[in-house]
Amino acid sequence: MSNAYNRPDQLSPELRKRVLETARRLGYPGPDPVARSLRTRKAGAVGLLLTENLSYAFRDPGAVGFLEGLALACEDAGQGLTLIPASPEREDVAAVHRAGVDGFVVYSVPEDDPHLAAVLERPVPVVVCDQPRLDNLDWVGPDDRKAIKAVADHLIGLGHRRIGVLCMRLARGRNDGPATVQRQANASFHVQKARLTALAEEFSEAGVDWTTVPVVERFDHTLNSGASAAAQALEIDPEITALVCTSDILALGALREAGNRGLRVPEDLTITGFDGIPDAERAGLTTVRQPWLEKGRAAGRLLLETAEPSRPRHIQLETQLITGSTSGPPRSGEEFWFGP
Amino acid sequence: MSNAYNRPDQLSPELRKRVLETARRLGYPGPDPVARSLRTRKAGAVGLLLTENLSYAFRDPGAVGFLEGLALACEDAGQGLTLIPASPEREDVAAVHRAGVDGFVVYSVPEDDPHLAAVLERPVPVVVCDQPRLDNLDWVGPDDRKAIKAVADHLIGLGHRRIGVLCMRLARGRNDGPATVQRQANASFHVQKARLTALAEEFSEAGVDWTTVPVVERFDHTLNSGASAAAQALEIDPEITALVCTSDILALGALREAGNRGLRVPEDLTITGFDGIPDAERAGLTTVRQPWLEKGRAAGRLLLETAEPSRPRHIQLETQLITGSTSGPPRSGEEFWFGP
DNA sequence: CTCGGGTTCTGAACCGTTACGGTTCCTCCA
DNA sequence: TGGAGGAACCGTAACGGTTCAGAACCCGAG
Repeated sequence: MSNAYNRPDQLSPELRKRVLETARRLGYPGPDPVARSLRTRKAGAVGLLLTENLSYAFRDPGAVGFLEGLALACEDAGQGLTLIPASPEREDVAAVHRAGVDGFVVYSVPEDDPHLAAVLERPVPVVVCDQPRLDNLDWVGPDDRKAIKAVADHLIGLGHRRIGVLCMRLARGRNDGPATVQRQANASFHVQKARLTALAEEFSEAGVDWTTVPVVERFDHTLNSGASAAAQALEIDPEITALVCTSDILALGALREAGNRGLRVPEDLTITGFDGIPDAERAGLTTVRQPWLEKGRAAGRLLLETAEPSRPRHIQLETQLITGSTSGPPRSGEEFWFGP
Repeated sequence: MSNAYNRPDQLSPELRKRVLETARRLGYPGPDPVARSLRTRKAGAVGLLLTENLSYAFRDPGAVGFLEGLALACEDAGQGLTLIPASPEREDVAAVHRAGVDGFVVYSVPEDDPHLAAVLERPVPVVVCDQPRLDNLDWVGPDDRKAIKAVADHLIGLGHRRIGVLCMRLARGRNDGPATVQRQANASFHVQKARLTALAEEFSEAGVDWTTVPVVERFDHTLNSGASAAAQALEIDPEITALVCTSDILALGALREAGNRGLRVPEDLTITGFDGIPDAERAGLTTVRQPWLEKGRAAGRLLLETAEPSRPRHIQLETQLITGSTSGPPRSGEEFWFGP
């Protein structure tokens, strides 16, 4: 029976024909994929875990690029790609247990997320991406610290010493407003934390007291969030000359807010982003470009390429500082000479 | 054993604890999802078939919106969403057979696609979307004909009688160039065909000889394609006063081309799109908005809501003509009075 | 005619779970 | 105290394939 479908060479053509014939007559719909998977121990699909509100994955152009790359890698290997339903609110870890997949890609999930823990319990390979490296797990990501330090150096070089920062959510709980140094240090979203601490290091080194820098956090990742966060930062310290944003979306929102306030960019206010999404390049934003598609593809390949080696592999992606038209020297020239 | 994990109420807490304890000691990783699926006859996931080059699904903002809606519906139901790896070149129908899913959503797949046939053979519910209705299958989609007729009426009302059309691929084979009436009629991509034939009907009724209308087809769905197609249409008939595009992407490309040629829009050339993607609204494009997210959500819900009723359900989505700043009366005012 | 070797075909075991029915044992009431 | 009624627990039979061992068969060589 099985042979008739899968091993045509193992039996005579005429028997095969006869088998298939009666199978059709009996209304047999072909081998059941689940039973096959059970026996062969292969599900033929990889799972993708992203605990963010699912909409995020589709609204953020970077995430969509990642998804595309991952999907392409899966397609190349003839594997399906299963989106695990893991809404942040519902703590429904069961979905992770129920997923019939041969491995997981975990993308930018907070470290303390129960879904992540559930994934790690499953006896299948896992690749984490845009997250801290975990023991014995393959890893893909950019060097966030280095990447944003390039932004910091760029701004410091231009003479900025009084800055504000706009960042995405730092932990699972909602906090729309200033983020204390404490909260920054305890952030459970690795990428945001890495960028903030690297910024803090670099600006501290340039003589800036980081505790005085307004860091405004937003839960939602939208243009509106960016705009309102920019407004809030400017309210906390109207003297800032540069607004460093940890994502392009926030930066584009800030750009809009600056326009509404009649602030010229970069003459009155420098704004930088992070990610290198198409809209950012169109807007001439100073930002860091990261290879989204490649990131997804690398994650997929890592998972699918017979991850035999017992020691984890790390793929670090190159990033590139894009100097656009939204960054320039600060308003009052004298600040340029404030540095050590 | 099973009860310890799934039916805590069926046994005493202390036995349950003991079972779980020894399970952990033996290194038991929890119930196997595939075996569970086999037994319960539920895979806990729905499959999505879109035969387009996968990248299309992630690069087209409309498709991304659809995907988001579908993913949301699945998440609400705690179901996974599996992207079936069905590249158009590789005729690897096996992927459809291997997919462990409880049903399929088929999105904008050409009627003669072997993957579609394979899906129909599987004994699971199927919802088709942006496709012709199939016997006994649930269906979701807009009224493409009515929607584009609104565009046609808008243009006819403005006085346009000499137009060009830009459309997406009509069949699986590549054809970058004019599409004959024959090819239009034989198109295997339902949506494109519906829009073209509806346009033909409407303009014919207004006295336009459709066989003289340049219809330029493009395989790739990009801004560049739109631009080059616009150029080609204008080359075939430099006298056209309006360019009707069957997608916003093509229209935005055409807009760019018009700009490059120094044509004012809409004074020298009217351009219309279709889909209502965010970029189009930003550009002020005259277009038809369709509820992408709702479309995906409806498809998902239809599939998941115990499709018991034996007769197929149809969900027709509302569309809306958005009159933007890219459509106006034709250049030479006299044409306005050519109508009956 | 018998034996060996190859091919084709058949049957049974196994994959890991859940559903189901049977058994035990405890409790409560007459 | 006997019996009814449950609750808790346990054993077993599918679910639908794949795989593999070995039976049956065929054919040519000794």
